Amino acid sequence: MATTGTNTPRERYRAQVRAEITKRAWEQIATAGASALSLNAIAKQMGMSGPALYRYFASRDDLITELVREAYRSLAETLRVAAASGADLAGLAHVLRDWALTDPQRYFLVYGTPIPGYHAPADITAISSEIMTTLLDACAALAPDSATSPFAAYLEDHRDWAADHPAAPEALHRFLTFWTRLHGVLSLELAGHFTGMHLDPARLFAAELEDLLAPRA
Amino acid sequence: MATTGTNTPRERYRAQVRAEITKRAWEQIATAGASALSLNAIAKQMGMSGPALYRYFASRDDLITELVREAYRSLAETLRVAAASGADLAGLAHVLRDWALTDPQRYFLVYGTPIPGYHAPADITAISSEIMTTLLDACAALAPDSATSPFAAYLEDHRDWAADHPAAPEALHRFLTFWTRLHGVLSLELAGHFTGMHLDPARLFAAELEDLLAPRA
DNA sequence: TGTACATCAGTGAACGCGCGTTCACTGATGTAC
DNA sequence: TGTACATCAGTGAACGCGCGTTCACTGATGTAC
Repeated sequence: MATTGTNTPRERYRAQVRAEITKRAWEQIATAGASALSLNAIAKQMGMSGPALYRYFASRDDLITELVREAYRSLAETLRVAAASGADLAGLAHVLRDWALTDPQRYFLVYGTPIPGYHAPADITAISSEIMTTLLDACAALAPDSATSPFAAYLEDHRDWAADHPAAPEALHRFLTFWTRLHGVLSLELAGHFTGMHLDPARLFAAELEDLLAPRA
Repeated sequence: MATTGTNTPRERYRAQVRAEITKRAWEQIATAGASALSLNAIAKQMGMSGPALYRYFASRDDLITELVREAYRSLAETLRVAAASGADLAGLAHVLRDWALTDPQRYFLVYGTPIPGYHAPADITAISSEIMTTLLDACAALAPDSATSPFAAYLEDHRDWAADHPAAPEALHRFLTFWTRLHGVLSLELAGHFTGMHLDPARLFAAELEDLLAPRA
């Protein structure tokens, strides 16, 4: 832990106001998207003048970065807690889906259309790889496949991103398909591409998950 | 064909200017994203005054709608042409990928984070279903699976979206997995989520495609 | 072929807006003796 | 416990900006007789 938790009244107050700012920011993002985020609008909502927010965030970009960080942290923590209480890969999949449905714009802030020119700071990529690790653990815990796919063999030679993880090549492969397939269903669902098709996205998600867990020849 | 092709000099000129406007708009979107689109900026680039553009588009939203339409039309046409010249499902997959890589922001305009509050007009959903039909055709042309999956059975009861298509339930299922899986890989690739992982997204795409085409038990 | 009129592309000024951000300031809260 | 000082949250005015959009207009292009 960093020097976060000092507890003078002033610091508690600061933390509280910061929290309210981000809360309002999330509301704004949920209704109008990330590009519509406005410091002045948030200040007005809180009954403060615009410049007051500069006591709490150095700039608009700073606020956005904090929101991105919160989103990553929230997902990482949610998955971590679920895994710690015994959820397997299928369990994590549903946790992921629930997390995404709770706040679609939050999901899109992490996995959606990138904001051109925006680069996440290093600590965020660290949280991102924590998420990956949790999922990789769950993949590695599954019964291993009998054969090694050609792509898994390729991954074995390009596992820099999982260099410090003991997962077998097949588990790496499974992690990638888990990630991309569920994201595929989820993002199209959240973007509304299934509306009007009269099919239940939850069932498609479930079908994909089942296929993912079925052992391969 | 509608009354598009009248050919008075004035109409040709109008079409030409409209085309240049959308061309500049695409450039702007490619570098700064859709939310940064500005009529005034486009006018300045063209050496015109801002209000001049209102001769060609009723509003900014009108321009965006036209861009969305162009994107859908481009993809629909690209797939249609490929299918007409004999591409099978695997071929269409690569056509799709190439189309996406050509202009990531164009892909995201169609399949990325939705613009909150924006609703596409009816003619766009028509083009969207033309895309689906092309892909569905290719799915139906594959050798049928031996068994019917539970999800395919479910789809058979909820095929409103493909009511006028003779595809077998398994083909519907295949179409959906084709769409969501390839979108999953593509959108994460285009959003840069594989950068730093030192793996070639093309191989992941190829592996997913191969799995998609392999017959099921 | 020439003239009278209608059409229409583009201009420049203007409106109102909300944005991010800076700055000098007031007033309340906390700290040190 | 009381006083002197430092810290810091929040204000209001101001800056400059670019946005979408309207309006009355000029001037060129096309049309009708």
